[in-house]
Amino acid sequence: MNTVKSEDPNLAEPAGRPRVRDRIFETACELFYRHGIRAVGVDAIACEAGTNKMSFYRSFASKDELVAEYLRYKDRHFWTWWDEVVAPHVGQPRAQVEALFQAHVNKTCSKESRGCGLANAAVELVEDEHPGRAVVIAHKSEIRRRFRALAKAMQAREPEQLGDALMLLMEGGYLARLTFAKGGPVSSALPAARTLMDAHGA
Amino acid sequence: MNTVKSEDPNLAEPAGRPRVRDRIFETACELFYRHGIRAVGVDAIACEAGTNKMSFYRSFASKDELVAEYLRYKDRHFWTWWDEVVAPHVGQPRAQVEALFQAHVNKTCSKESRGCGLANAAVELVEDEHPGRAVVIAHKSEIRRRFRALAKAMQAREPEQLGDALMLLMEGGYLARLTFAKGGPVSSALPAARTLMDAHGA
DNA sequence: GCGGATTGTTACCGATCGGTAACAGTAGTG
DNA sequence: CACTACTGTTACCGATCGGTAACAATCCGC
Repeated sequence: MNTVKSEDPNLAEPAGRPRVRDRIFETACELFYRHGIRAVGVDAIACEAGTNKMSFYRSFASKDELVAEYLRYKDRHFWTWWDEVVAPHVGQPRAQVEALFQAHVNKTCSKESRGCGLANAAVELVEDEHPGRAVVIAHKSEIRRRFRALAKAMQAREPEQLGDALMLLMEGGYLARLTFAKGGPVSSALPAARTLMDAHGA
Repeated sequence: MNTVKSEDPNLAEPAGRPRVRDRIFETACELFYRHGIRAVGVDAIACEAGTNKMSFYRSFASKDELVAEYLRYKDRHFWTWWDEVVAPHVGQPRAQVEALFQAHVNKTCSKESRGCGLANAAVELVEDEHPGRAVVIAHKSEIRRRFRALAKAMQAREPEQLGDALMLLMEGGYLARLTFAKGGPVSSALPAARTLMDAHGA
């Protein structure tokens, strides 16, 4: 994130990186993911970050803005992960999908996992005007777009349907992780993805 | 305030039931589903039900207990729906699954849908000791059990994998509904389920 | 009519929510 | 050194949270 130069379009402190802000943000990301957005107050964030609420509001305009920034961070983090998983199989879309699902299962089955932070935010942030909702919608739309593009790249029959089905499998895994601690249905995501791709002639 | 005499004609419940409790519960169910559990306070529930907080606490021990009862209601409602969808195809497990996914897509694509109330609760209720968590876990476990049983009944190869995959598809649809208003990937759930069952020789 | 049970009403409790004002201390830089 | 930016501290705001006490008004069966 911003360590040297601030790319903030509207006015903000152009230079002089306060370490406090980063500590607060880091703490907030962890607490939001672990306990949920609504369950974590700004006081708890500031306290856990070793500072206080006043310093919080010197770095962030509001809690909603912090939430939006948390979601943007999660979004960037996700695509970094995606690109890294996909990188070893350039030009082999089917292998890319298999690697994605393998990595997805591994990630989702880890003990600290609480599914997808952006999907969880979709449940918690109901108000349409919340600045985080747009981030979530854009994120999930991009997932859909990429899965469909992969399906098309592997020359599957009815690539849109295959792409959507792959997305449903992945999202279902995130949701299932919240109720099944280990050995949940997530483990079947990879073979199911393979089966679907086979059936679509990819 | 509300009318002195209840013009509610349908009142076939066991006689002597306090009408206030039912009104509160009904209101709570709608608000919890529409806006989320944490987003709705007991004051808002009581007010929307045309009564006040004191009457609320005369009918319910706590908000957490009401939430648990809301989830138990959702659970019962879900299995009623499931059994009704499945009923016309007794002895034909594959037709049952297809009917389930067809009905699932219809239900999930409706304008008022906000996915699965129990799955949403899994996101919101993080504390292990919350009385609602057990309801959610039992519900999702039963879904898994039934899908696996259906897969086995249709003599599919690797029925556990097929059952889990079907569950992932359905759960993914619930989650996707929260970000995709209409025309989302949910529409591909039925063909994907068919493809999977075909591939498993069912 | 009466009595008991169910309601409505008001006020209150301590805690926490998101958010702010005012001021004192510290850090770094010229 | 002084000047400035950043941070810590304390107290406070109005609102809302889940939950309760006390009392008045109503309902209903007898």
